[in-house]
Amino acid sequence: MPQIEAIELDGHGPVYDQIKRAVTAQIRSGAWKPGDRLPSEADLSQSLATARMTVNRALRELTEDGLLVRRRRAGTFVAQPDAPAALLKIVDMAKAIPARGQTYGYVCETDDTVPASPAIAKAMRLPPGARLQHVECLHTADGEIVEFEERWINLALLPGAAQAGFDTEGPGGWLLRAAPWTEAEHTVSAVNADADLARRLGVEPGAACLVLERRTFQGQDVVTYARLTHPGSRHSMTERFSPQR
Amino acid sequence: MPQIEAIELDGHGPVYDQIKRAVTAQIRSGAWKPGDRLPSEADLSQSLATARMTVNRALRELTEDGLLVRRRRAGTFVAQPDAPAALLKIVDMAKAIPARGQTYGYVCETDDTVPASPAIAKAMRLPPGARLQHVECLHTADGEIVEFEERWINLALLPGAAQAGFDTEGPGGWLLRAAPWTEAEHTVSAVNADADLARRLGVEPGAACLVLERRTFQGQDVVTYARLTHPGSRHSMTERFSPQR
DNA sequence: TGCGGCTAATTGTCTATACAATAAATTCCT
DNA sequence: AGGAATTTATTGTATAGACAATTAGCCGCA
Repeated sequence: MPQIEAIELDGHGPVYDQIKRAVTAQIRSGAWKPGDRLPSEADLSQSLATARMTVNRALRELTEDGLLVRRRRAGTFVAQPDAPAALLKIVDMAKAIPARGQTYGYVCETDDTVPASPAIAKAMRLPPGARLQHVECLHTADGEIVEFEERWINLALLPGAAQAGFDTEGPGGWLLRAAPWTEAEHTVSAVNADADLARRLGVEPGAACLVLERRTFQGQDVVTYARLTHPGSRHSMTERFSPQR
Repeated sequence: MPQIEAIELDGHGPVYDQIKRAVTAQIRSGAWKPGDRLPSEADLSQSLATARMTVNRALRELTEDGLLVRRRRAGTFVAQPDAPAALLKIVDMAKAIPARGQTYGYVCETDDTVPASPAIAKAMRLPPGARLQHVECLHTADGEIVEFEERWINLALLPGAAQAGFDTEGPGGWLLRAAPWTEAEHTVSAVNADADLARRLGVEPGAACLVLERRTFQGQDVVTYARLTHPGSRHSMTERFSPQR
């Protein structure tokens, strides 16, 4: 049970917002980890010299955002970031496939430390030649290939990726543990499989494939870039959302 | 300036939640339209016999959800649902294309009242043969085709669609006015263009195309079903979001 | 008419307090 | 020991009151 030190406000803007920023910073920096318990509202309001309602609003909104989990009498905890949002149900195959009752399989084809090519460097906002861990792997459901994953991890931010060993587990799970709280950006497009891709995915050359590109950020820095390719006819992804914004 | 009548609470659950439901119901039902002004917090708290903080929380959360817009001194208004969420930037081409500085073009190819085919009926949760307005149209940017839209509108819910006339304006804009507040569900997939689709989109047969299917709901009922097809190489869509949930 | 300043309506935030709901922890009883 | 009852820490909601911030609308003046 980790001891959580007091946080400090920065004096900018509304107090509830300062509290939100301070708590978020602790979580994003990794000082507070998933499962850690926060001080109670009473403790926080005393140590920050604010009303409990103000602390309550801050923690309530962070809970809305999914950053915290709260249980009456038990307390407030840093959330486990294990339920990827909306579109991304598709992204972590290691979880999505068993969830549909299929058996999940994983094959690692490449796991190397490489210098960034110009194209990847640009996508990751890095200078060409920056050190990256490059992983290529396949995800299968009941033996059928459902996703080809190409991934580049920024070793400057996550040096551990070079020794992680992605031969039995995909990068998705490891990243979730190593850098749990991030932002992501997605791009979806369709391409015809070229000879190489067709061979890897086990489809006819020219077959339509769905490509999902994902960049994961910590602040302004790109932590990892992934290109996830799906045989078109075999996969689709669904998202449902409430009111417009 | 429409006069807004008092709303009523239902006594179930927290008061702020009752207020949220009551306001949402007014908006979803169309009784309060985009741009309408709500009573002030002071008025509402008096007429509902609750504290202003409670009303404030309800309206603040609905504003978070994008249902309302608030301006100091001016008041609280039903939001204009004109900024489609995340993924859907791609959906309303009539807005997305000018926003990128390109000139937008529209061609209507079909606008008929038809009975629902079995496949469409299933997708729209309707009995086969139900009356639908069926529209097929093209969206262009700087003269190039960027989207082929096939749309079916449930005439039982929106009888006006039969007389709307989609020859100069796409169904997107009309629907936004006719049924502004809804929920939507999206599915993305990739297909190879068949001969017919290739001809319509002006691409080679077999070219990979991105297909976005969209079902729009009012409660449990499907208001409209759309299949939006994009020439793969020419289009992609991007979404960025903050912390996981 | 147009501009500048004033007024006041409205939302935004903060506080202090109170009580309800929940469920973990403890005590008590057998 | 184990189960039931009780205690209590913690969050959840509601309230009344206060002041700050914003700005639409009005008034006066040139």
